[in-house]
Amino acid sequence: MSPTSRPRSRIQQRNREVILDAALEVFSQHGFRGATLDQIAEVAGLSKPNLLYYFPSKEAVHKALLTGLLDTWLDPLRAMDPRGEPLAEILAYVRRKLDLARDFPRESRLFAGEILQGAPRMREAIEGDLRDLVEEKARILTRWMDEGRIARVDPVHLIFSIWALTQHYADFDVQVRAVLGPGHDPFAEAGGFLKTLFSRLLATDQAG
Amino acid sequence: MSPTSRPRSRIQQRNREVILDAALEVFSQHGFRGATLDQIAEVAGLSKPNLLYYFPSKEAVHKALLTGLLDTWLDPLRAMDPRGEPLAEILAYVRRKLDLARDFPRESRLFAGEILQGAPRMREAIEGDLRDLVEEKARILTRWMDEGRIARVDPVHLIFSIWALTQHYADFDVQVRAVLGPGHDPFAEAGGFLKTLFSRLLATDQAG
DNA sequence: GTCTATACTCTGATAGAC
DNA sequence: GTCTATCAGAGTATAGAC
Repeated sequence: MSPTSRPRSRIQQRNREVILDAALEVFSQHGFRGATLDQIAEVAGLSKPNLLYYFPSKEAVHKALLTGLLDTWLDPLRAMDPRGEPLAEILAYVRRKLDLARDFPRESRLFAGEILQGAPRMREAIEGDLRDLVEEKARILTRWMDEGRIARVDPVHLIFSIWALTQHYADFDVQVRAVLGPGHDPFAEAGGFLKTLFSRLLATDQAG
Repeated sequence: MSPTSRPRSRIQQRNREVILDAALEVFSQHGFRGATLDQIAEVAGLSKPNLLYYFPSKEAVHKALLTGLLDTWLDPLRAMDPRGEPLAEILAYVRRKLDLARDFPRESRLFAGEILQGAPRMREAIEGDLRDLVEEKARILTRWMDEGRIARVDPVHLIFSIWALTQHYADFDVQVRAVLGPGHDPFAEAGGFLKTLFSRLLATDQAG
């Protein structure tokens, strides 16, 4: 039974997980080309040939890592409920996205690095699933604006702004911490700041 | 006369520029470790040994590229005038930063990649110049808030939000374009969106 | 399933002719 | 100043023993 076909033994399952975790560590820090199998094998505590027993190539490890990541990454947006109270739904989405960035910074950086490099290994996913989901949720946001339940603003750029602001704290972590200095909890402060920002942006009792 | 000491001949000056431009292209797309001298030399239209005649090592090329980049990158913030009208000054800063992202996307991505990877070659600069400048400008923002000329919000996170939102359009360009689809001008739309966002965030006639 | 040994390619850098 | 030739080391991947 080849290791890439199911079912897998406990030890195979376990080793695949160990390898993927190590690969996440290395790929997120150096990008695809900058990462080496030597490094991944060392972090995983395996020999390089043994690593290549579980995955046929470097490319395959990277692909396995990305597969499913986009899904996880979009879950918070998927969960935005058209039947909920608009502002509360949006703030809850921001909260979930920020929690994701805080709890899975390596995943966030892997994703960011991939996009930064032109998304050579994610193109179709981005132009397919991602685009479709944004379109669907943008329609919901537009309806809420039409109904006067939140202030009017470009719905797609609203979603972009949520992505940009939440991921900034994971992806630019070292810069954020360097500027804030010690004794700060960036994600806690971000939570309060972003709640204020989106509340004011979307409040219906705008002066202008 | 060594090529790394001044003065340089016209041809030396010219070749250094060609190399640095090629290096920007390659480093911004693959990161430091993922970039190769072969690639840089090819883009520059030079042989690899010739490239290494102008710069002693790969590291030196990268360093030359980063040196000065941070300065350029911080210029828009530096130009925020404490004697100006607060909201106009902040919106003008957002505008300048967005223009920079639009006109120098490769520089933006080079910078982003470096931070993403833990800023191994920019640590001191970030903890020094960058931090000092942010502190200085945060004091100005705080004073404006104390005087009731803009709404109160964490000034450092306000600066973070400007960085995050403007750079998002350069760094995640492929994602932005994939989601928007053809027939859009991301930076033009971002200009309007961000003006609205920061105007509402900082308006003094808040309801709450 | 895991290891040692190794094939073969790429990469950063140098030597030396012109 | 620029080139060809080349080196040592690192890189991906495979063969084959155990």
